[in-house]
Amino acid sequence: MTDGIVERSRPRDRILETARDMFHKHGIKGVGVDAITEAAGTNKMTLYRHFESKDELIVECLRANAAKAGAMWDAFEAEFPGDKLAQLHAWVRKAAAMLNADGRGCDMANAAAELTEPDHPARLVIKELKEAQRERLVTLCRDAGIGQAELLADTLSLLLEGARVSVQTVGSEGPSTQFVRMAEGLIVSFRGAAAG
Amino acid sequence: MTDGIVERSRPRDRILETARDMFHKHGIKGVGVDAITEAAGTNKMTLYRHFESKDELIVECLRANAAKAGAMWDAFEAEFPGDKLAQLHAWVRKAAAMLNADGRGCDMANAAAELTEPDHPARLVIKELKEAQRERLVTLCRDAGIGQAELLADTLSLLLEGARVSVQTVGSEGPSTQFVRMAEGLIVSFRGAAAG
DNA sequence: TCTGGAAGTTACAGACCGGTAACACCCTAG
DNA sequence: CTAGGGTGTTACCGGTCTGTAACTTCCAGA
Repeated sequence: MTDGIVERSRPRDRILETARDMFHKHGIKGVGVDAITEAAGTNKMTLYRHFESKDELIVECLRANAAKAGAMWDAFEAEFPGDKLAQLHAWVRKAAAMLNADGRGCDMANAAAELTEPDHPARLVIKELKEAQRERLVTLCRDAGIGQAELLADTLSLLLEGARVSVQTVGSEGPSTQFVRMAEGLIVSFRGAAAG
Repeated sequence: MTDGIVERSRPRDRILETARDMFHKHGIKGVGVDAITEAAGTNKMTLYRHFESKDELIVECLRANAAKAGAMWDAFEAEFPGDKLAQLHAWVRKAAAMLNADGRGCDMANAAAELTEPDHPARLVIKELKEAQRERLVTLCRDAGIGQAELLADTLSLLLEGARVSVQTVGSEGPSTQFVRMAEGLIVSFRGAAAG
């Protein structure tokens, strides 16, 4: 009922969008292809004409998620053109806002928790996409004039990733409440040591 | 094959231990009760004589995990009696060691990612156990003479939780390599501000 | 030795899963 | 108008899942 993204568009797009939403809410193994196609207002045969398997659909959903995240980064650049430090702070604020938005963590991390087969196709793209995001955050930190850019970027990554799972386990009143405070504090602290 | 904890002990214990191991390795929805009982050298009927459902078995496994974690804390106290700061550093070292031990993250976090039904019995105990662990870490920080004990404890929690999911997504060569460095640095930094 | 309960065995129910086959439909491009 | 490709429909396959019933076997304690 709550899953009903059935706007009229091409079936493939509806399936992809619906699957993204349902995987996010109910987990990957918690959603069957029948449920997806029904919520997408189509049927199983059409799904299998566009995706060769559920695994491929999963991969496409992860890629679509990453594309959306990438668009967010572009929005920061558009909002604060050239001001990398402002973009970094915007990233922190956005991350914090998404933390409290819904109690589900990062789709890639959740997928990695569910899909334990070491050679599952999704594991490859998760690693690939996470590494790309890491690279992007490192670059942003470096361009913001921070000396130990990798260290700050990785620390911010860990904090955010941790905050996401914390929200998922104990809710938004737990340790995740400290995310913004710590992230901002770290940025300031690393800025101070920038000359080094 | 790799799952074969069939030492001769009472069936209930074997089932619990085997289930813990298999849930950890393959995820909860990735393991059926048949597979558990077979690996435990028993059968499904015996499982259902000791646990009223798979969900209850899951809950018991989570509690057993928490008990093992609690024993680890006791070991710190035994190793460094009264020296809370040494215990805190031991906690960091132990956490780091476990990070690289296996590529699977925290069982509770993984369970929370898999079991999305908001009223699933496991979600209650996950929250309860995580909150207990948080309390314990806060107490340890406070007893170690750290002023902003809650802030440090929560930050360390987020870092560890994040490191665990990072290992699960990009492997042990990713941002998680910075965990010890950041954790130790934070402890030193908070110690310095202890007088405040 | 006898007995009672725990454990093992086999079979099954009912539901759901991913994936496929065969066929009818509809809408648009020519 | 017509041809053809994308789509919808129905039914099905083989497998797996949680959970149960009915029965046998085993073993420890009295």
